[in-house]
Amino acid sequence: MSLEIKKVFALVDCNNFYASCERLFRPELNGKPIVVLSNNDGCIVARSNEAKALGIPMGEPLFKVKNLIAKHGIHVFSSNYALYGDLSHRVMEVLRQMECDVEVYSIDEAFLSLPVNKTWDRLKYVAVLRERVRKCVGIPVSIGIATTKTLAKAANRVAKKDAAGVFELNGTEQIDKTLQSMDVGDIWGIGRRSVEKLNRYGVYTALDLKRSDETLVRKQLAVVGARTLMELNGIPCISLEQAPPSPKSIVTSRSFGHPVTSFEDLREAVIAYVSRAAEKLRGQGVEADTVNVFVTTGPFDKQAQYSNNQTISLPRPTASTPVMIDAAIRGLRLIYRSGYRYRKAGILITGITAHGNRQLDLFSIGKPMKEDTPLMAALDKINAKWGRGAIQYGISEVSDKPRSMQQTQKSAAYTTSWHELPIAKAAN
DNA sequence: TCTGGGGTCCTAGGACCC
DNA sequence: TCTGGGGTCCTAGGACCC
Repeated sequence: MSLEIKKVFALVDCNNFYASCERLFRPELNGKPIVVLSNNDGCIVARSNEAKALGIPMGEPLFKVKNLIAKHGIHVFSSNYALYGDLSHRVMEVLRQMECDVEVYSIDEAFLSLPVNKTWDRLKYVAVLRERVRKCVGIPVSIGIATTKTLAKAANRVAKKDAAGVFELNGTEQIDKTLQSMDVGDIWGIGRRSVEKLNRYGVYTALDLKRSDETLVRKQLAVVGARTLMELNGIPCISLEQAPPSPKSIVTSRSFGHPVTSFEDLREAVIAYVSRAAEKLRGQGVEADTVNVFVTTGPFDKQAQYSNNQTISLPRPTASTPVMIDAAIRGLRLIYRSGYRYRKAGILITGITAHGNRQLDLFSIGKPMKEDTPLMAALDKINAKWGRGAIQYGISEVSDKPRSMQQTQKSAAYTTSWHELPIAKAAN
């Protein structure tokens, strides 16, 4: 009996996404090497093909490749997440208009579920889709098709190298040929540690892994690895998730542009992070009852190292900014030690539940809940209209404060700010 | 001088309970 | 001195992803 397959997966992946976003408004940079930096202009997080060809590694600290950048005149951009988020949204909208099931997997990737139908040309369909994204949004994408998500990822790698930008992995022979040409570490879900372990057992290529003994894989890589093994063999273990569940945790943290030593500066940073996280909670319509605050010195600093964190449980779930700020500051007081040069601080919010699903506590029964929901709603509305940080809690963020971010190469908010809209001129 | 940020899942081990 | 067996919950840490 053969397993009848009714659906296949397609993975749509934006090519060099952040770099493509920057180029969209600077078309003269097409064909030129460009890179995009992380927050604080710290690391390289995206590269155009030309920059990759010049040997700029992913995740490399900027200062290590300064010479290479100067030598080849590589264009450098600070990250502009508002722009990338907006363009991502536009790409996903085009996909949704194509009447197939869509799972938005990350800012630049989406899985689709396509029906298997002999009278229907899947490759042609995704080629049309690809062209539509290019025409409507201007972002180039590659699309890989296969019977499992893991194989669709592999198919996408091939699509990326092909001018057509679309590729389907179909049939044992073709699958094996493709997997043989891939390092095992190129497989989705196989990271550096797993590669080390697998190499010890003579597993080097993706095909080696596909043909590995399940007992061995399960022992070395546990259930996650066993799942990957099955997916490589065409047995789907990871399904399409159309409705993303509400987040289980929300982290807001930043490295400081310069070391921070005083409690006041740390407090100011933590207030800003909590405010942002609480806003996210409200945006998702959820509440949380646990706030963890953490601080750390820089791992690359020569000075004494210190890092610590403190969890504060709230009496009941909330999304109120002042309640959460109060908790975070209490936590910060417990872990702050003077005499250290802090490089990073952040907060982690957990215990997230849907608004209205809250467990009543013994002391609030029968008493009206004192809430500042209307205040928070007003706050969010004003900040949405006038820009993030238009109204804040006791913060004075000015550019010469130590924690302000370094962003020296930032492009304009072309699509999300009225003030920075690009001007189009029509010649007649 | 300069080394990102935000997530998920899994596992092991400790505390605690009956 | 001898100290079971089964279970839950929580946390920290590892590994991975984009």
